[in-house]
Amino acid sequence: MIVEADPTAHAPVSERIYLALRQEIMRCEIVPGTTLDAASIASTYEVSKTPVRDAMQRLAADGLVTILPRSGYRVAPITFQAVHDILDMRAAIGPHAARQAARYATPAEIALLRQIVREYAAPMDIGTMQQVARRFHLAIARCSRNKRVVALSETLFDELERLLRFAIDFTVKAGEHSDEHTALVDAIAAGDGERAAAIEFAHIKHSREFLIERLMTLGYLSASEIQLGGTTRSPAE
Amino acid sequence: MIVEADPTAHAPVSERIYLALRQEIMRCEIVPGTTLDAASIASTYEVSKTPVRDAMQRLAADGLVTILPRSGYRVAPITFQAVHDILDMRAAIGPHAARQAARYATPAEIALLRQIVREYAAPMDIGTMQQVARRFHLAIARCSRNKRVVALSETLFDELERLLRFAIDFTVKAGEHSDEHTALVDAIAAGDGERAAAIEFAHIKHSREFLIERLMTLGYLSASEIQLGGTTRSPAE
DNA sequence: ATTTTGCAACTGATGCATCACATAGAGAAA
DNA sequence: TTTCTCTATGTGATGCATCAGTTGCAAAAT
Repeated sequence: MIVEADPTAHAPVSERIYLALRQEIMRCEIVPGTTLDAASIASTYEVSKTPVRDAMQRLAADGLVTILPRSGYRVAPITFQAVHDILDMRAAIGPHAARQAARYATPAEIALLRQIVREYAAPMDIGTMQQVARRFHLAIARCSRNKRVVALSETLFDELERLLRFAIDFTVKAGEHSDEHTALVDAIAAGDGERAAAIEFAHIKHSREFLIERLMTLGYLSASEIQLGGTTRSPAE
Repeated sequence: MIVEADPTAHAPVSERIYLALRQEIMRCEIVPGTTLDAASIASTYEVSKTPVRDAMQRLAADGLVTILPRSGYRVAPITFQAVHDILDMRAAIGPHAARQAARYATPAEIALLRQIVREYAAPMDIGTMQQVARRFHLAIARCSRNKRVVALSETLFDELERLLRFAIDFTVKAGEHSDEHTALVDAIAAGDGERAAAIEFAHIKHSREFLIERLMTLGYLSASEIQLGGTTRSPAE
């Protein structure tokens, strides 16, 4: 029997479609609010509609697309409500993760955190800084010993990255958050959960205000409930 | 083919299957750790395997079933890790929701909360008390003005209810938490977010300790990572 | 006569069913 | 114990029915 060494043998096709679509949506290569065509996606990736359907179910569970029954799949538009919800959810999860990390973190994990913090010293663009920040906060989440917190943090960071890509061109120079992060790791290392939670809360509050202000100055957010990338906004092509 | 006047005609079949399976899993009518047979489920509900697959994808996204590729669907076993994660997640979300509720709650919403608290006065079994508590905390979550918090709280309550059904026979007499709830509503009404968050945190901590102790005394949880309803435990038939 | 409104038919896509295949896991045999 | 086979089950492909959105025509009102 001929068994070829297929690297994708253990990965279902639906997984491939899911990851591909997820990446496209995350990077805003698909304009928020666009209605997707399952058949064309299937033909593009040279698969049938079935794995596309599975991928859509998963994307809908992630909140990245909304399924309109018998009508179509629509990538989630960026609304003021969504921005508020994501940042507010981070404000709930982040401090709690920091607090738990102060309880459970091992010396090895603390060392990892310090190593990530040191990476902030090097100059970098905001894109890689976002990646470093992601790794930093996810490392803290892992210290919380709660898999759900880790998973939720991952999706929140993904969606936050999507917001940033949509709203901000990556030429903005990176701010200096290294001090905040050092203080946070110190609090975790000292086992001071309340201080760690407070620092994380303030950190998220700062980034929240930064992002909101940035969005408003760019004109993407006006008074209250302006919908971004929805039907009221045509693709800027 | 005879097409009868189906009242659920406008609801997708996969939705029906999803809700049915979800309810069965929640009520522990399906023993945790059981491997599901998609074909038999399809024949039971007189549908094909396709909507069953969609339902499985959604249930997997909810964390209620784990998909073993090319092998089977397994309803999530109840592990110590799962219990910890759910209760810890509640400890993260609940106080935050209470804090935000103190900021945003309208007089009408506070009146609703007080009405729900009054329902605690009547004697009730632990099952209906759980339902009242669910409505109470979800009402607070809705005051937070964060749809994600509401959705997450719903799933957490669902899974918590599943744990309770699994571990506790419902003859346990209801505790008296009415005073705690009254104090919580008062704090929200007064706009004291920190006090509301502290009360909610303590409340969740109490219920967490109660549930953990209950599980351990019943022998479901031993030292640390005993898996409930998994492969190590055969269905009690 | 023109415009507007309402209905009906058409088109296109989604969702479900059926079929085909590959794989994992169990069981038997060596 | 190891390996091979067989069965059962998930996974992907395809065809078809159903439904939503649209367009065009007709009729009525101005």
